[in-house]
Amino acid sequence: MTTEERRRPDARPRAFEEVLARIEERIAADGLTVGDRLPGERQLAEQLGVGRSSVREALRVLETLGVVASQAGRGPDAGAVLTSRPGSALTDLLRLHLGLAAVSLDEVIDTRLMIEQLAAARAAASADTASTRTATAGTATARMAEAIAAMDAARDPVEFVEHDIAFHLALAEASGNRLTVAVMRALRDVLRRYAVDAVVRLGDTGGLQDDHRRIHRAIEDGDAEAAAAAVAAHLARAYPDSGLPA
Amino acid sequence: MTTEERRRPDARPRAFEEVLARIEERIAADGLTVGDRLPGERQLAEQLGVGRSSVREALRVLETLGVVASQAGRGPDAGAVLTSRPGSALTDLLRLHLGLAAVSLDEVIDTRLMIEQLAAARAAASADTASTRTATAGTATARMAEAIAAMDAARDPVEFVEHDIAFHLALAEASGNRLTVAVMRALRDVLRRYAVDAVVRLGDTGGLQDDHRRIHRAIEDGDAEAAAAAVAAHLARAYPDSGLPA
DNA sequence: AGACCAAATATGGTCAGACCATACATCCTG
DNA sequence: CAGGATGTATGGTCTGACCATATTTGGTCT
Repeated sequence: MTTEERRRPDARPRAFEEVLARIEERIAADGLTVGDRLPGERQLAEQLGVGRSSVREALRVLETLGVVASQAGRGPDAGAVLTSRPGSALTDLLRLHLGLAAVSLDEVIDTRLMIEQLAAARAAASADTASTRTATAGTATARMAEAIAAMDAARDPVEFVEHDIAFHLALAEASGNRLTVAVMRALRDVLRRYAVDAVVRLGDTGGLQDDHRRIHRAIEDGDAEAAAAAVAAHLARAYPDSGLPA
Repeated sequence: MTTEERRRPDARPRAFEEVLARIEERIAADGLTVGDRLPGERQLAEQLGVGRSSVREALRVLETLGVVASQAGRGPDAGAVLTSRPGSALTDLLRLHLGLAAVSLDEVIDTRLMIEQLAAARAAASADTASTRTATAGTATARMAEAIAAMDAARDPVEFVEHDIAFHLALAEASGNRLTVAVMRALRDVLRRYAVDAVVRLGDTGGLQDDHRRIHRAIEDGDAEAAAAAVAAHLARAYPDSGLPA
């Protein structure tokens, strides 16, 4: 089990890794934040004493991680700008490792279950304590209701799944945790294709909609246990072949 | 809220993105898996009709996502080899977005709570159903006990936290879900520094160890509710200033 | 035959320079 | 003052060269 760390155990750092470290230092030291610009590639290369290609590799890494976005041209929006889009990185990560069979579909679905169960339970609990909450939960349940209506009106599985994703994303957002929402979004992005298959296989979306209404009602009623149970039942119905517990 | 997707909305794909897509296609089409090698950079460049620098940027992205590892030299282990190490990607992702204040420490701790609570509850439930389980749960509780003993013997906060991480990782592994474990590992990697601070601030590790023993016992007793509650109490003690619910 | 050492070679790592594409900035003209 | 032509900063890409590393190959000595 411990065959890890076989590659590049020590080895002196590559130029682009040094660049990466320096940029991260600079972000922390200068208190840079979303919207701020990094120096141009040529300027960075000169400042750090490396070739421009090494700078570009470092920027590519940061772009992959959703931390910078590059834009050619001139003006205030050009160059490498700090952003914060962890979503696509998470999605790419999941999709690729799924493709390598290093993560199974069951595990993805299972992780989704964990997050969604707890998010539903929390949403129910916070509905209980009235509107002291930041209203996040309130608008979330409203969006869930909208999504249910949209699913009723959907004319094909693809459209249905789009609104289904919106429903479950709203559920995750009730947690008020951006990190959890980002993970949830990545999970759903990767599952989109399989969700469409599942809807086609089921043929009828009535059962799924019953589940959705049950989840929504449990949250509004402030019944955490029922909400969690409804989520579990829903996923078991949508993915009957996965090795979900219970 | 919808200022997203402002950058590169259409634009023709960059060369390295094309390379990325082709490599991913090839992985799927040829059924490549962990351990297989990709063609050399020069060869890929020629095959795909792009410059070597574009190939290198694509490989850098894949390396960032933990999908390939490159090694210079000659022989079966040289070149770009497919791997599956989502861990460092998740850690880098979290650390950088935390640095940009796009994710808060509270959210990281809160996500950890969600995962760990459910993992503990499941571990307890599977302990109940005897040894029909794949023994994952069994060895996990054993490793938890070892970690508790090691924490008792720890001589400084850094050492204590190392074993604390081992304890909580073992807990996550009881879920049998590699994806969850990878996320948990990233969360703990990022939290390491703050965990040491927390231990120093508390001064005494007795309370934390009481919590650990309570969690361990609840799992062995098969009491899912008690296990989840013990996890929540433990995190509330370790991070009293975070906005954890309850 | 075997052991050891030296050269060849394949592979990634890095740099320099050139040129293209893009999009704003600037300036000139009517 | 409006509008178009030109300038320029910025990322995107390619080529070619050279370095660093590690295995393979082959020769030489014992």
